[in-house]
Amino acid sequence: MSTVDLEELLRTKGVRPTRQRLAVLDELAGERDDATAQALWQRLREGGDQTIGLATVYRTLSLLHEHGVVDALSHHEGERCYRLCAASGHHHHLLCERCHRVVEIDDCDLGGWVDAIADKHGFVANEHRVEISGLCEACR
Amino acid sequence: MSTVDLEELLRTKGVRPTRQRLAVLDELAGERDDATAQALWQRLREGGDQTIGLATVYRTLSLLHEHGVVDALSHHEGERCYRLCAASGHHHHLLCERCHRVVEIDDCDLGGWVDAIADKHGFVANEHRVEISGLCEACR
DNA sequence: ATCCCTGCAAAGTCTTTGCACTCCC
DNA sequence: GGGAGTGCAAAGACTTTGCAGGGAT
Repeated sequence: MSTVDLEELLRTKGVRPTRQRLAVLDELAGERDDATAQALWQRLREGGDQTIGLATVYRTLSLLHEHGVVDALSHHEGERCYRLCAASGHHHHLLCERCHRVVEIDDCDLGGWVDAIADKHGFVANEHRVEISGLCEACR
Repeated sequence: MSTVDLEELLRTKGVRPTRQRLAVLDELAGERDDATAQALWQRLREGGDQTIGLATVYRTLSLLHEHGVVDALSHHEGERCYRLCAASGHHHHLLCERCHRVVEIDDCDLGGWVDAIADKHGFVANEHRVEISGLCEACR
């Protein structure tokens, strides 16, 4: 995704595309997997000549997540991971336990199953999260 | 579950049943839903006449989780929740978004679906986690 | 006597907040 | 000009660690 596209992305979501926000988003777009605020900040500091505050990275990620621009995962207990997902709608993730690669699952046809299970326990399902972990092609 | 049973439970798992560990487990057994280390500690402090350290509660929960005695959930970002589940094997959870009630789903017949999805992406699935949130009977 | 366990306090991590300054609409 | 955004440092929340005292075997 080009920087221009990223800027457009933010505009459409109603987020003002500042230099810092674009930098964070750009860095996230370059990530194959998910990244933490700390990691992104460090990379931005090292890589670019720009001075960006850690707090800004946190604020930005939180904001982007709020506006549905990035996904938040929570495997590593105790620290939040973010990811710029290709799929914008409902989807799940496959995690490689060895190389920590993350692959998206776009085709979720679990709706029926989820509703049935929920109903069986007297619940009305609103959303569901599925995470499958194992070994990816390269690691198995 | 009686205290005697809890003691037996720890023994079978190879965990020495100390006074503090039993207290934590007992408190957890009395919880309808999941609880954090902080919450359990506070309740133990208030309720019992015993002096128990916060660090001990953390250490105990971590140990119990390691030995498969309790489950760890991770809804509330940034803080770990534990739960003494009735089902000892593979199972999932239904969460009420309003009253935060947690109900166990014992019958997980997703194995085939999971394997198929994983295979489709070149993965070998090892485990999977499913969490369904919505409204429970009382709240909907 | 030895090894495991515990309480307390200190230290560590990750994250948020307060505040003055800066940068666009 | 004025509100939104930012950097820095301080504060906060949760968890882990170090260490000396206690208990159980």
